Amino acid sequence: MKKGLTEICYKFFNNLSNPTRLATLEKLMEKPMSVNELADALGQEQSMVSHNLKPLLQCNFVFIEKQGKKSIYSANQETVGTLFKAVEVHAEKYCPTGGKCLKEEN
Amino acid sequence: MKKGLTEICYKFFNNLSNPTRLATLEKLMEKPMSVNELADALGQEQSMVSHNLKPLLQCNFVFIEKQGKKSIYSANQETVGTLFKAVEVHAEKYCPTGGKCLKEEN
DNA sequence: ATTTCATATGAAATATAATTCATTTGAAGT
DNA sequence: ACTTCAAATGAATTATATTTCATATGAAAT
Repeated sequence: MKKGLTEICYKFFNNLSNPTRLATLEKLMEKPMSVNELADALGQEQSMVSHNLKPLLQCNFVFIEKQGKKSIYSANQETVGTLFKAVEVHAEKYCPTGGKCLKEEN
Repeated sequence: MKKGLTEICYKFFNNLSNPTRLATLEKLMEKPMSVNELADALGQEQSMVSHNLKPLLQCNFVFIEKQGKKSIYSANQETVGTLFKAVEVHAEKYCPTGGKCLKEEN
């Protein structure tokens, strides 16, 4: 394993370990959206979406393109797609009950 | 994207977004170890290592094999290798300065 | 059955992160 | 210049997660 990767991993996974940010990425994987469109789609407040977009942008999990007053965000399909796929593969093989292994009772 | 994946992603990434657990995985990727060996290798207390191994085990990021008094833990090479590799690839392409984009000042 | 070694657990204390609400910035139109 | 719309920011509150320390469990040896 490459030196220093653990720190980068921490920053990255930390970034991804948040329901709002994951839901944001999920939406943006479908199509690019403005902040307010995202807020609508997620049923969240604009400021919250903004706050959560910031770290995603910083790590280049999303990209931004300004159009007049609007900021159009899009997902980094390559990275996000790869990571989500890896989780899906793992879940199918190691959590065959569909997440039963993730419940509190264990 | 598969339905319900966001929740699983959350649990998984949450699990991985911890320096102790990442360092643990890094060590276990090298070779299987007992809890005390891990604690030594990491310079952490045994109870802390135990606490952190629990969620890793629950998500099958690590496996356990009991040998007498000892618990030998090993990494899920497939999953952990894939995820770390994905981060490495992303970092090389999108964080060419080696994490400068991850600093606070931005 | 008692002692020792290895690990796991519980609960309190501490540290971190997320959310909300009020406010600010900035771009574009009037 | 003023108003409006869109997004970003700051700071306080609230919620979560981590760490520590004391203790419990469990296996094996004496």
